[in-house]
Amino acid sequence: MNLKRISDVQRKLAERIIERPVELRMIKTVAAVDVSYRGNTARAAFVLCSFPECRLLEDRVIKTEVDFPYISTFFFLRETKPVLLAVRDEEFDILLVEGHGKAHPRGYGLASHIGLLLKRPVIGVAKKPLRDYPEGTLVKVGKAYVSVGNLIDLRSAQKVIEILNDDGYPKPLKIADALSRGKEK
DNA sequence: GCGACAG
DNA sequence: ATCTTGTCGC
Repeated sequence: MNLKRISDVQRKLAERIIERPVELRMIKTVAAVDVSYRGNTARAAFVLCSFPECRLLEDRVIKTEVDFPYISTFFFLRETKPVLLAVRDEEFDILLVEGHGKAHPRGYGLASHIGLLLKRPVIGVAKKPLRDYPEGTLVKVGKAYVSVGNLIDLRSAQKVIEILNDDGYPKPLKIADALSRGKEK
């Protein structure tokens, strides 16, 4: 696998990302996905919450084997598969993904990729900023670093994350995180 | 050998 | 992400 070549693909796909304002009053549900690992077995948790109250409406966990190692800025190669399986057939107005969107050296992180594949509004949320991301693509809300995944602009994304904020981090992702790494051997 | 950044 | 208990510091 040639990363140099994949970098070009990322820059190319980044051109297809659409940024547009989203009316908050039109948002009824927000979903979130997070993945944990045990060796090469990934456990991906999907949760659906009402908006803006953020009441848990649905949740589920799937397991699958991953084939790529973790390489910073190429994170999407490892986590796209588990995320897609967890979200399969689910419906939501906005999806929160653990990882960056446009706030990426080539403007195309995991959240961007998921958003492009699903053709749905996606917001990238990470615990740490990446190095050399385009200025103006990242905003911090509490402890969360927020960026555009697809089909939403940074302003709208920021508002959504602020509303879902629970002690520094968006509640849906907290639930998904706990669920993904919950008990079950 | 140098540098080291999402999860 | 995961390995892992108590301990040092604000």
